[in-house]
Amino acid sequence: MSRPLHERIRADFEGRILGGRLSPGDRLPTEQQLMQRYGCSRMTVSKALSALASAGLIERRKKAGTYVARPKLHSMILDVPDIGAMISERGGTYAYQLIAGRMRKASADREDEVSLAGKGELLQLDGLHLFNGRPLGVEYRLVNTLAVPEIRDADFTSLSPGSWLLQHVPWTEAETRISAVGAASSEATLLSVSPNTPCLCVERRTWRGRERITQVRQVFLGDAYDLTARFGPGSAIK
Amino acid sequence: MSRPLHERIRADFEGRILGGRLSPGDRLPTEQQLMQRYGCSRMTVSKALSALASAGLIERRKKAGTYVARPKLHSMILDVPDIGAMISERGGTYAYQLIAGRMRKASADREDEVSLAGKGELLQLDGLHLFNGRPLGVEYRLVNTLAVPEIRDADFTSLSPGSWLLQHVPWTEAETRISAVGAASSEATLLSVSPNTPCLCVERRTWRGRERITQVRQVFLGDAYDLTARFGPGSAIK
DNA sequence: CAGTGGTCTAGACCACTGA
DNA sequence: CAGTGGTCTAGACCACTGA
Repeated sequence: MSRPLHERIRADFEGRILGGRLSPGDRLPTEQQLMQRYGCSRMTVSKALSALASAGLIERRKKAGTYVARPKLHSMILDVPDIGAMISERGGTYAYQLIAGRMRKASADREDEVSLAGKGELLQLDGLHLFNGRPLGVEYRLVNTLAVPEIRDADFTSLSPGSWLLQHVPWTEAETRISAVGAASSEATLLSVSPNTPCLCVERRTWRGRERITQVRQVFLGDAYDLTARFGPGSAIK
Repeated sequence: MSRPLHERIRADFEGRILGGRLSPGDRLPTEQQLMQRYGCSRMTVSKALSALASAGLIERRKKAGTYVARPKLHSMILDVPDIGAMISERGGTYAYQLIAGRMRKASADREDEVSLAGKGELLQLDGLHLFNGRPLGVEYRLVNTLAVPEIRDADFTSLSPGSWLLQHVPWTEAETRISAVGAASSEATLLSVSPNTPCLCVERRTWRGRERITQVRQVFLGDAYDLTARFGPGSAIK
């Protein structure tokens, strides 16, 4: 019983809601009633209910009371695997192979490149992700060298720029777009498949505060790579 | 200034961290110091810092103090759009068209079907999602009729089972797998494209508590449908 | 062993809003 | 206008853990 009381109150109602003993729309007891039932102060009850409310399990309205919420299908948690770590878990070997790396200016007609580069130059790093020696995906990456000047000194011949960036430049925001594309002919050659083979395309842009750090486009073989997302209230999400 | 004080303290430090004025590893003032700085009680400070901690922006350790956390790339928020709503937003028209609907038993050799059906029968609903009258994707759905007996009375000729289920059977957990596939020949015919055209495949299974509700496989035209995911600390995620 | 955060109390005043 | 949740205070005791 060492678990805090507010945690136990929270878990209590979480269990009743998930188990269906409380259904969406049902009213929960008032804070006053819960104080009596659990023999505690109002702050403790409030902490438990606030946690449930921020997890989206309940809705609280003044005067009206507290009600079980209707789950909403608006967002889920997407696992963004570190490719190397994921492959290692499955007992395979992972490698990165640089295809082309160079400093260059942003293309004036590419708005995304211009806003990424700012007043500096871009580091372009194109490479291949390999799974057990076989190509898994192509990666096209651009890095804002004004934001990350020390990246000029790193050697990416066989080091994945994604891993390096994760360790050296913690970002605070990211946006990912996921789509299905057919392999372009150059990609098909690199991946040893026929052109137009279905591939999962992951495009990501990351920020540190308001500063753009990097953007990347990855094209993975559709039959070798996928993503999973989960949804669940509160602690069930883990 | 009607915003609560704990919100303002929270927003204050959130801004400093996102703006880079506080970096990962930096130490925040102690609760005692913050009480003095903001002229408030310790509970108010604690509420602000707890919110930042649960958003992953800071880490708190007894005796050692409170520190700015290093952002982790383990998960992002994935928007799971309601197809109809999404299309309406873009000013298009959405329609669902049933291809085949029938009651049947689970295939004994399909473990997922057996566990979904339990001791009852499955309702199979195959249909087409249409965008401005043109096929956008194929959907293959199975529903556990023991969990949702009232679904036998619904008419899905032109009503999307996904929308019906959302309104009638709020689920509490879901798991989604996203991959790229080539359109099978039957799918290619339905979608009016060539076989093996790259498509985004979304497979989802949902639960209410421990009870399986439905599972669905959706195959969308790759050039007409994509998903986005975002990551950001706390309120920035909205 | 002392500093720090984690939890909890027993009050208080207030804002909102549905009966 | 009365019930309900939102916020806040000024204390208290404790658990953890790094100096």
